[in-house]
Amino acid sequence: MKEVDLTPSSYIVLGMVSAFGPATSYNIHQWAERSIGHFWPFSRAQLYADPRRLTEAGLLNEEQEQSGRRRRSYVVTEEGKARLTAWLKEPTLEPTEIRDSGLLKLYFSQLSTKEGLVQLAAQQVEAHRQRLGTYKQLQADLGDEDGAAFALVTLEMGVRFEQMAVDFWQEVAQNPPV
Amino acid sequence: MKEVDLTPSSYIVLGMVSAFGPATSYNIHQWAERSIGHFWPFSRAQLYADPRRLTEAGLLNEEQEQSGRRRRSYVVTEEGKARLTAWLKEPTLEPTEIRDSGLLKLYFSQLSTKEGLVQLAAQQVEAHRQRLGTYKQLQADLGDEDGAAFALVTLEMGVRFEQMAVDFWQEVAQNPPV
DNA sequence: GGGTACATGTAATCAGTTACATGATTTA
DNA sequence: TAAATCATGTAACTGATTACATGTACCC
Repeated sequence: MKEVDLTPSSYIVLGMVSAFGPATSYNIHQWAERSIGHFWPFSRAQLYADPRRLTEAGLLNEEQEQSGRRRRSYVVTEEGKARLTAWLKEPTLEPTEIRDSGLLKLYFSQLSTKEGLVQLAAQQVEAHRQRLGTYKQLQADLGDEDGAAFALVTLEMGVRFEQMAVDFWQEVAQNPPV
Repeated sequence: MKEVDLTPSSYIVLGMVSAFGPATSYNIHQWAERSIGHFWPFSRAQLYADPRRLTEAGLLNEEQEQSGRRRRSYVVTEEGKARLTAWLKEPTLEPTEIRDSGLLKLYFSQLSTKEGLVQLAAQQVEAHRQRLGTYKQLQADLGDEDGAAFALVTLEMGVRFEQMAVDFWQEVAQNPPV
């Protein structure tokens, strides 16, 4: 069995199945959407391709219903679990990416007008505020549940980021460069 | 001339050429690498594909040297400039993406050990600290140059993010969940 | 029993990366 | 003048998205 390279989405699939038990692609999609998908979204179709690849690589086992919807359910194999924990242990080399169209626009705002920039900043304030609200709601919802500790810390990073972004854009709006 | 959809990297190309004048793909790559590429990296090869597409769409004009390296240089057309300023003005709908393998690992750390998590957090502190240093150096370097105002604000966001990340991971290391 | 939302999957396409290949310039 | 580095480009691959297609369950 040769070691295939795993992409981030592969690890998400592997992780979700390992953490929450047997799952269909649809399940994984729903779980991801309400958690790390807020930071790192990817399409549902990807969650059909990845499990297939992982199954071929021997990291998941697939089981298809014989009747009804004939849906495919995945469970992690020993090797899959080993691969996942190895990843968790190994140092994280890839730097964080912050993909933000607003920031791109800010960088190129020398080609815009002062009013345009102020408007951009105001919109960004609003957008990040809204996101902050969503996250705080999520925090409140998760607070009840058992075993949500890790989801909550992860979410905390999101809250801090959004708070920082709100402050940042507010300052840009109030004090646009040049 | 039909309106092609533009990807973020297209706007970067369009923006760089508009802001800094005629450029080869290589030029664009270098500029991008030292600025927004810190947040949103993409491969050099992409910067060969994009200008070609933009040229076909009438947003750039290409000019190839007749001797020596026969390199292709691009300038923005009126239509390209119009397209760019339209983008700068329109509201930014896409939410910010924070792609961070460390965060993924944090989320799945229930599958790891407490020691593993503390180690992860410590490594992340170190990585973000280093990045923070890089950004501060860049700030100092840019401080001298004229017309760096917009690059500086953009960078400021990076500084704040890294500072936030350092604090966050430090707290995780000191007080890991469960 | 007809509509609406939920659930499941595939095919076609395209963006984006890696790897390869090579020419030009500088420097030891 | 050989080595190293800078510069330029393309081809092949694959990751990832959009669009399509359809089935099942619920609810009015």
